[in-house]
Amino acid sequence: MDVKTLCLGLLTQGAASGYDLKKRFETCFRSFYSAGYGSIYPALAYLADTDLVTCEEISQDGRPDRKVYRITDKGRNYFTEALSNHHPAHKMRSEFLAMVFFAEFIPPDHLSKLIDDRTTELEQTLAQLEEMSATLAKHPDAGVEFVAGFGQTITRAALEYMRQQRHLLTKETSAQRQAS
Amino acid sequence: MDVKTLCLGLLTQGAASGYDLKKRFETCFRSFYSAGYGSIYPALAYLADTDLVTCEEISQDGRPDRKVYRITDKGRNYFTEALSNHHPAHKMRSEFLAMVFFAEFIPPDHLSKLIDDRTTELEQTLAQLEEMSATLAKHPDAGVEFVAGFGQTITRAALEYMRQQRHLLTKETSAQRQAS
DNA sequence: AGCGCCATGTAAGTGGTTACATGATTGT
DNA sequence: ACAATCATGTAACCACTTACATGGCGCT
Repeated sequence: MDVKTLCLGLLTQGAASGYDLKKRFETCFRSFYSAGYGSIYPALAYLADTDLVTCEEISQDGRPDRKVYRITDKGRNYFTEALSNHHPAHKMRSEFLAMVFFAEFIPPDHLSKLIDDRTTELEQTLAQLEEMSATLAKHPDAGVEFVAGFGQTITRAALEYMRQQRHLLTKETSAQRQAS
Repeated sequence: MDVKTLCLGLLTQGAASGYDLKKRFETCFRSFYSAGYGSIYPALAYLADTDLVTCEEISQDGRPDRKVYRITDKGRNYFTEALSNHHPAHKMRSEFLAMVFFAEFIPPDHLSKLIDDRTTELEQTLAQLEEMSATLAKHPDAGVEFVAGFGQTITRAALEYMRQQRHLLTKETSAQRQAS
């Protein structure tokens, strides 16, 4: 499941520009997939080339032209076909966990910062997922609901674990505890 | 944090061959990182070239030669340096969640299979993590313990959510419920 | 004055996957 | 007999990332 296919999928939920799609990736897929412009724009160009989407150029005053992409019937068929045959992989590379695995090689203050930063990221992800769940009341969709709920469950579990178990990594001396 | 650096890190825990390292990846890193021979062997060749590891060839009867790699002082320094400066990224691409997001486009029986397969994978991961925690009693290490615990927490949360919320996706008819 | 948002793209580079190539040993 | 395990590697390919290129608008 490459960015091409996912763009096609997102376009089943309504027409969008490359810029819009990036935002949809960031909101809808934030907890499990990411894509940059460098993969989205070429993907859209390819999809338009193969008639899976159409492209409408809209000139705006004072802004660059907007290219709005719409999925075609061919595209919708292709997407359904792709989903029906594909066997998903779960590829994850958490450099955060990889580093923590080797915690004894990391200076304590740097390690603390890593944990704080990751915690903040998780909090932001959670906030975004909750927002997504809130808007679901208007546009109910079982798949989206499942995924949003899944993200929230996992993210909450991760946050709770980090808060409760961080002491395993940052064994403060009593002097440090008094200073803080 | 590429495979090169992670190989170097694993070698801080003891000498190993490429084959051994793959196994360590599969056990220690299973829940958050993966690497195949196609990246491990070239990584080791590079590390040996740059004197971050040494390589000892051991001929065995009836088996291919074994190449045992050991980290050097230079390697250890390099690794510590790398960890101290690196800011980790959390890159995850779950094709499973991406597909489920578009559940309405997937035939019900295929969808059920996806969920079952993912559940099995999670169960296997959990079993492996519990095994890892068990062996930790002998070789205590704060980082490893934190990561193993983290994996278990997340994996359990994921399994529980999948069991409780799968009905959102597979709305069985009463006929299907009676048949099963 | 400067930052962030809107908006699109390309080119070079990176890093990892997949398929191929080889082959004995051990267990079922 | 057949599968799994042990054991190493290469070459072609692929998908994505990063850096670059451009530029006006609106807010503070």
